Amino acid sequence: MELSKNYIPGEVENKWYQHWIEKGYFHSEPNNKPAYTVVIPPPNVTGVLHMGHCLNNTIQDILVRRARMQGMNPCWVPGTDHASIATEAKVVAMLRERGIAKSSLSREEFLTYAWEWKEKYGGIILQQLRKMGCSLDWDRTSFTMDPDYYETVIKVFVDLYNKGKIYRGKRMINWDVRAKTALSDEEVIHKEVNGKMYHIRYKLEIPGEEYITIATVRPETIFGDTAICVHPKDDRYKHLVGKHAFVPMINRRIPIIADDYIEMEFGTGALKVTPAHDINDFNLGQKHGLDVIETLNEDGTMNEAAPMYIGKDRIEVRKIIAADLEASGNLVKLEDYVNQVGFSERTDAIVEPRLSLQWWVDMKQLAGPALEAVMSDEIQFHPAKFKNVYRHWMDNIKDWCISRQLWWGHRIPAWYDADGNVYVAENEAAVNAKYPETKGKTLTQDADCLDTWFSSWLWPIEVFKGMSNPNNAEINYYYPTSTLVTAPEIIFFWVARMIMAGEEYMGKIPFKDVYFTGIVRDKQGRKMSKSLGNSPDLLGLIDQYGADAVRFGIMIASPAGNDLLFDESTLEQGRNFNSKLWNAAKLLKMWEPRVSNEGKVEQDAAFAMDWFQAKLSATQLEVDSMLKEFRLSEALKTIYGLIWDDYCSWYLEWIKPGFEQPIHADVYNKSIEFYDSLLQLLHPFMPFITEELHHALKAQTEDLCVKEYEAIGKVEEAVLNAGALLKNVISTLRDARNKNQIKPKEAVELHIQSENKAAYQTIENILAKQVNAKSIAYTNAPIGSSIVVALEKDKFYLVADQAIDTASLKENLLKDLEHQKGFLASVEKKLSNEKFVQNAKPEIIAIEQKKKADALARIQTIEESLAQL
RNA sequence: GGGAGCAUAGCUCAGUUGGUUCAGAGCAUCUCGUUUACACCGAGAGGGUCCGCGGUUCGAGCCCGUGUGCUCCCA
Repeated sequence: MELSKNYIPGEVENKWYQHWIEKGYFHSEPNNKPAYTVVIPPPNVTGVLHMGHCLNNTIQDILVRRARMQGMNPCWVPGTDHASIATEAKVVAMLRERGIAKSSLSREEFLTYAWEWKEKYGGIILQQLRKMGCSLDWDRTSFTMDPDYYETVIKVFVDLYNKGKIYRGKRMINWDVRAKTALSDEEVIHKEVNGKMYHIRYKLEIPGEEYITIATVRPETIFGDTAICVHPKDDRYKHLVGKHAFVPMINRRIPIIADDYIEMEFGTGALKVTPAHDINDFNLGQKHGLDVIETLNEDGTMNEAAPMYIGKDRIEVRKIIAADLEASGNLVKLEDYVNQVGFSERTDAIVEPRLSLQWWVDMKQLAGPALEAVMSDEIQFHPAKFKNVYRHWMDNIKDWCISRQLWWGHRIPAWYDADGNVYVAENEAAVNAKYPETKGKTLTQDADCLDTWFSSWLWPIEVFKGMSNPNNAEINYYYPTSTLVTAPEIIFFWVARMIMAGEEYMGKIPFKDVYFTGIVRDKQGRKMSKSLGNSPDLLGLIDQYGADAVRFGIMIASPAGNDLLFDESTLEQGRNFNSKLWNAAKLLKMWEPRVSNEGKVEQDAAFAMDWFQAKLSATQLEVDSMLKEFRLSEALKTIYGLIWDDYCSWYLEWIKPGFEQPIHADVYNKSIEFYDSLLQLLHPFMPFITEELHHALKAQTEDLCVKEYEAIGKVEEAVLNAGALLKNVISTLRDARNKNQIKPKEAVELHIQSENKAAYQTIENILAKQVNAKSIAYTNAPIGSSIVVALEKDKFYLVADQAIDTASLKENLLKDLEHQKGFLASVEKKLSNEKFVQNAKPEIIAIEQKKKADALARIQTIEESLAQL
């Protein structure tokens, strides 16, 4: 097979992906091999591929492909999440464009549109993952609203309700005024916002004392005030506790209470208490038995509690109320103030704390085993620092608000009778069976849907139908899954809850390792976002550089556990690496016609092969241990260096035959074999080009994709060291040539003065080729008018045609000498320190003594060389 | 306000139990080079007060304290 001049990724990628699919390599069925199971973090059904997905899925594919080549039975399950709020918002927007208002539709009509939308636009992202080479088992594609999945979610709700772990209650929730739905705490994004601090005075019901002044950033909430609170030890206000004041503008009488929750230094030290609109105030109100007065409608406008502002938006009111307060003389002052404001993750609306009747999961009971699983390392987090974050959250866990005022999702299986009694069961018939008193009554189902995460927390179980068809062969084989790869942002949303669901319903953890990827940022460290426009078009990049180069670029820049600063230059590096791989293969193929069986393998080539074998084995071991520790980026760097430097720059040059000379068959075959091992090592990272070259090198019976790794050979340390010495000699001599401005083309005479002559004789040809020596001789005495190079105990003399720059030579030697003497001095100082000799471990002392001996020998060599100049 | 983490070359990062010549890698930079795989290349070089201060130790990039700066999470 002839190789084209350059590597063209596009064709190759399509060809091989197609081939792999046709062969069914990505499909898994339970068998007698060990399972390696990965479930994809299901992207939103509305999603399109972005850099975060690219990183995340590349990592998963690396792990999965490696497992496949290790002879395991990998199963990587794809799928999508119905993403209730995000999808409903898209559908509502689509309907609006068509001139249809959601409010004009029945639930069923709306859902018909939603499903249509899902079928048409949903899951684009799954197509895009194919472009990246992801080896997903497409036959297992799942969706969180598949019929069995839907049923399971409902079943879980009913089960938790029956166990008393789900309840309905009026509580303070985060209200999204735009989507008109409750949000969980995790769906609220806190941002710093420049606002004002309003100092407002309340008239006191005490003769002689006129006002008390409070400070607030939300003056529009004064209509919901039911108390003013001060610190019990605050001398300024002590005498007011138990008295009353009047809310400005409406003159409602409210008590002044004391609680040590108050920070005396903050604001004026007096806090207005609005239990209906602030969680802390709510708690304070509960404690002190205060009234709760709601002032907002569900769309964020003011209600009757604020008579002069009815129907106006609360943000609008905040602006105008200052003037009104000022007019009535109640505004004391205004100051600039930066505070944290909660925004809806989905609609970006300012979230309002609001009292509301919602469904909740009691998390305290579920958290126990889930915390234990991680703290005991039954589930390992990578990097482990996230254990702390996890523990902190689990220790302070709050109940989970799971109802959403949406239609797209799993409808809550609760029915109400005319009197408002609640009945929970899978369906109306089940309700009738379970609660005989409901027979004949008209029941209405709860209109709300469940939080998206209430379905995703079952993902590792239900993709194998572990709940809808318990104990089936697949769930027993694939569960618990092996590794979860996800973003740290959803450690609470998803990871923690999957662990809870796993413990609750399988009695087992859902996965053994969790690898948290970093966040993809741009070069300047900014998070990638649509609004900043700093998110590159991934498919465009794949077109431009090739999928392998993109995978390489994103992985090489992605240190374990850290954020990734995305820069296109690493993609270029990836593309260049493609070229390097391609060209090395071209070189090997060029030799193919010149392969000869005659004679024996020359000793130089034999040395090179022994050395590379040792280097390869050593690196394979290194990569193995790095991957076990999920240090993927380092593993890739190591492989990159092995291929580019050790194989291409050193090994191939060492065995390269002279111009139009034959190459011994043993050497050629071994080189091909080495190269194939390198391709195999690299394959999980760059699947396409490696598969292509694997087949281009020679006729293969097996695709690389499914070729199992062979056992790693023994590492011959001595050979490894001999290779390192050779590289060192070559580099040093090349440096000497460079420094003495010997033209690359000019061949020199090389004289070697060494006690270890035999070692150099074996590799004479390599040495001559690599330092461009026309002759190599051995000597016991210095060679006159030559460039002297000292390396460890050996000396090298280069004889060139041109005059030698003795001065610079001398300078270099003197510099080296000085360094060696300084080093010797420090070693001697250490060795003469009695405390060191007494306390240090014997092996450390032996090392120091060897250092001393080496330094002395080295100094002698340098001094001898200097004497000759 | 509470918690976690980070600070090593121009940039992005390794550096394991404190002890090999330990101060490293890749990229970037500079010099030289177009010898039939590759200029998307080759050969070589320069570049760091390991954030500041104090401590423990025979010995600290690594351990402890403290200061400064930055990031993230939670409220």
